[in-house]
Amino acid sequence: MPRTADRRYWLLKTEPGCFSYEDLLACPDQTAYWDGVRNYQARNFLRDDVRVGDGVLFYYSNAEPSGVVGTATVVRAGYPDHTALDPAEEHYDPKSTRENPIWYMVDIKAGERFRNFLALGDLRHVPALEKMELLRKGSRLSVMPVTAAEWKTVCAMGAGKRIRPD
DNA sequence: GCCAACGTTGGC
DNA sequence: GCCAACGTTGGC
Repeated sequence: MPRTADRRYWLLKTEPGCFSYEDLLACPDQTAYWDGVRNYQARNFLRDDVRVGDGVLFYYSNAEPSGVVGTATVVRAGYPDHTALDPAEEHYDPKSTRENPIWYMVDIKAGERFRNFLALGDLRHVPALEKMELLRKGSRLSVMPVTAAEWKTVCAMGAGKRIRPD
C-alpha cells in the first residue's frame, strides 16, 4: 500500500443495471476493469491521476435512489480501454486504435459494502460535504476526485457512524 | 418523461 | 475560432 499521504480518492459512477457492486463482488478476486468512460475530463483522471492504492466510492447513478453503495480500491492504474476497439462493444469508438488509444480504464477491487446505502438526497444535507463535486449543480463527470476529508466523512456515514455529535 | 446542464459536432 | 444545433447525462 502507498503511504497514506499519497493516497487519493475518487468517485466512480455506474448504473446498477449496467455494473453493480454485486457484479464486482462476483468477479474473480472481486476485481474488475472499469471500462466505458467516454468523456475527456474523466479520461484524463483515469489516465493521469488515478494510482494503485487509491480509494474509490462506488456510486449508482440513474438509480432509485442514486447514491454511494460502498468502496473499492484501485489495483491497476490507467491503461488503454480495449472495449473502445471492439465494434461489438456498446462503447466502441472507431476513432480509437491500438496504436493511438483514446480511452483509458483502471482496475478496481471491492472494498467495503456500506451498512448504510448513502442516497444522494441524504448527502446533500451533510455540511462537511457541501463542496463535494458530486453535489455541485450540473455535475456530470463519471470519474471525479474526492478529498480525504470527504472520503472520511462518507465512509463513516456508510459505516453507520454519526457525523455531527450535536 | 421532463428538462437543465453540459459536451460534441460541423458549417461558416 | 465562433456558435447553433444536436446528443448525452442524470436528478427528479
